[in-house]
Amino acid sequence: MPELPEVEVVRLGLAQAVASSRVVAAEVRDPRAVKRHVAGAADFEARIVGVELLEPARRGKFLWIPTGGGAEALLAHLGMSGQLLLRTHEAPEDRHVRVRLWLETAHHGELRLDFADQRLFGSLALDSMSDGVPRQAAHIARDPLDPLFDDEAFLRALRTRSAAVKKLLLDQNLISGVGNIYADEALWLARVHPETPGCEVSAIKARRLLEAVRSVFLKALAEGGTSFDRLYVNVNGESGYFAHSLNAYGRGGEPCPRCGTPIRRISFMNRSSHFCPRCQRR
DNA sequence: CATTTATCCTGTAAGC
DNA sequence: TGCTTACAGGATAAAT
Repeated sequence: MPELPEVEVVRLGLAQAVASSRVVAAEVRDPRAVKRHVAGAADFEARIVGVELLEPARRGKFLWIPTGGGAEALLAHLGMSGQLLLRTHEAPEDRHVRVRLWLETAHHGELRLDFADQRLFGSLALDSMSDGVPRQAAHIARDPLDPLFDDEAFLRALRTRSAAVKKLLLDQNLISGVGNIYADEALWLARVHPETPGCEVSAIKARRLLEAVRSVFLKALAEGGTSFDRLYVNVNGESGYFAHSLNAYGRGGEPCPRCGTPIRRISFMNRSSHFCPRCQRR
């Protein structure tokens, strides 16, 4: 499931080939894959053809490629299972390709940029830019790897809210890029129970938690992201290795790597939470 | 204003 | 073997 590290791996993979390329043709095979493009699939196809693509950018889990003059961008959210794949013209067909763009690149010849998405929670769109960010990502907070991320504002939000700390971690308006996997991992690392109310997390633990999010992100990034199956892959269709480094997520019943107590799996906010009942007291 | 709920999807795996 | 059901869960609109 693509969270910040996975989306960043995709962005890095696109950067080389896509910057200064031109879209020469477009095919939307399933209009649901452009549901973020409010004017519809036909409009997307018509307007994306001919545009020049610049350097890919990211905020949280939103990825975009500014176009031409920079007033607009090709926006992508990968949702649960979205993939952006760079393929040569002769390369075999990948499964679940919903949108295909043909690119004329500066240094890599002609390439296909395929948006594949099994579950269709992801979407592409052509969006207008506002203050350097596509409008659809304007409400998203900076992510903790962004040099301009405001630590104090995030810590203040934690301090003043009664909602569960995990819920706050997943709130993209407060801190972006964190999804279920990295939330569980960061909470485990910082020894914070996921259901602790934000205002009851001590100042020291709150700072430790923010550092844990950063450290988990950086480690995952170095390992090419997390994938359990073929749902998350880089632009070449390859899986990352971070799944081997997970301490809590998906390890219900297995011993905590720190203390040996079985990791507990509970249902929380309609998703699963994994934590060590001994290391992470409420 | 904050918080909760429903909706969108399909492949995989478990249960009968 | 074949059918049904539960599950994975990010973003967002609507409801409370």
